[in-house]
Amino acid sequence: MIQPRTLKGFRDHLPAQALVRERVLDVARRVYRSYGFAPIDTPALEYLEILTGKGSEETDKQLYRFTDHGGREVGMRFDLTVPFARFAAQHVNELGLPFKRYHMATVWRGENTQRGRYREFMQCDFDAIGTTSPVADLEMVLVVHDLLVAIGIERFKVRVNDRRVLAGVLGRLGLAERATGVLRSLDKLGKATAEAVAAELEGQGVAGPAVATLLEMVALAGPADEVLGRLHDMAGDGPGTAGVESLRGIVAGAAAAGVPVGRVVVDPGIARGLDYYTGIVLESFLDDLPGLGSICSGGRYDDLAGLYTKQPLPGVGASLGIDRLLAGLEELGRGGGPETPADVFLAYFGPAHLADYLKIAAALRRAGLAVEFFPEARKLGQQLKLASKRGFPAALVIGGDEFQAGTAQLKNMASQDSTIIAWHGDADALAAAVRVALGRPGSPARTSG
RNA sequence: GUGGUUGUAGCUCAGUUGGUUAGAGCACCGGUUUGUGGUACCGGGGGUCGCGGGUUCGAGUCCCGUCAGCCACCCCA
Repeated sequence: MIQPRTLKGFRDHLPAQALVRERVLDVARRVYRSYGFAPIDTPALEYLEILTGKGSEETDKQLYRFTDHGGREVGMRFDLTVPFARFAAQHVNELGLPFKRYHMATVWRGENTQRGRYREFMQCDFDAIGTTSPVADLEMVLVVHDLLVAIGIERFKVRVNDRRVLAGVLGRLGLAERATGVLRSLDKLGKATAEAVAAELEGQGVAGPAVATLLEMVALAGPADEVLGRLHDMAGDGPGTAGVESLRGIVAGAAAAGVPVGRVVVDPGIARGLDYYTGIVLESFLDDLPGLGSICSGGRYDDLAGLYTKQPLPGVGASLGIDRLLAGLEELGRGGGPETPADVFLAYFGPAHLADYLKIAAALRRAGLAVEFFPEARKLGQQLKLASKRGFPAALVIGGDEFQAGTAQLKNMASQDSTIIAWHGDADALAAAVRVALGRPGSPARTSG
């Protein structure tokens, strides 16, 4: 016997989790589309040269790579941004600019695992390229906000900052050359203590007063107006000011779009390790699980596809880490749920009325209800027990007695109540009555979005 | 990748200073006169103690390796 097992960092998804997962994906799809982002897809495998050298040296190490049957050097995508850059360079002429796309797909990274960190996971990216408009920046924030709200999360924060502000401050401190290292150290503040970060900065050769200024900057918190005012003072004139003004626009725009005050927070501590960001950067955290890390991050970049085309493609985008979010929801006790996607369990009493059951099931489906018709004529008690375990909201019991009387028994599995429906052989009438009983009157919902 | 920690039935765990056929609760299957579920009672299936070596008369219990989970570093979703 071969032992059934899965690779480190790779997982199976059982129905209860897979249903939550698909629900979140549906929500993300709906929200992205509601802003006009169009779906795209790209291959899981790319030529190795497409993937290497684009990310950091770190991603090169984590890359799953091999030689295919045709002797080609290939790699599995480790994010959706690099394939999108290739895609954009290859298809700009067909796409037209600006172009907004979303892409929800699996990516692979051969790094060490941890809760919420896997070797195979899914990202839900959305980007707008070919525009430097502040509106595009604002939309990113709005999408992230709408997305988390639509998923059903109330307690979260979208933290925004602007690389130009950081650059301005670093420039005044004479640290422009060492920006990457300094930002990386500052990025640790959430986890490490201020003392540790200060020590690390000094280790990099940053002077004491500069360290103090940096720590003061990243510790800024409170009303956006005050934070931005202080940042303005610290960043001085030039690009730093542009960054501050841009953030001011984000805060004002979010308010205008109806985002509750306090949901979008200006946080000078958000730096993002990735060094290709040039403008706004954003991360989002669950209030109840700050240690989980950012579940949706992104920012603005000057040029997406410089490695693949001469045409400059500035853009702004972000990515929802659905697997990390799901790990968080589960930890918050929101991972459980029904194990079936169906609305109605139709019990089976035997072949005598098989044709009738099939008609009834078909009518229910026409009415927009998902039905599981049990394929075995087991004892009714067993069937109901299974239906209950699976989390069906309702069960339809129609045996010899019911067919005789022209009725049906609709059981509410949660409350154990049952109602008798008279249908007299009219399956569509029965389906309509079931719809009403399940609290979904009217015509079947049209599937859109 | 580095360091630490854990690994006994589907799940949560017990398993005495290494010693006869490895236990419990929940879950699962069946039954309590054959059309009604989450409660009660009865019965049942299921574990080569992650895997592989080693020490020993004898290892779930000690040692090494390996695989996997978790935590920290790193990086990030």
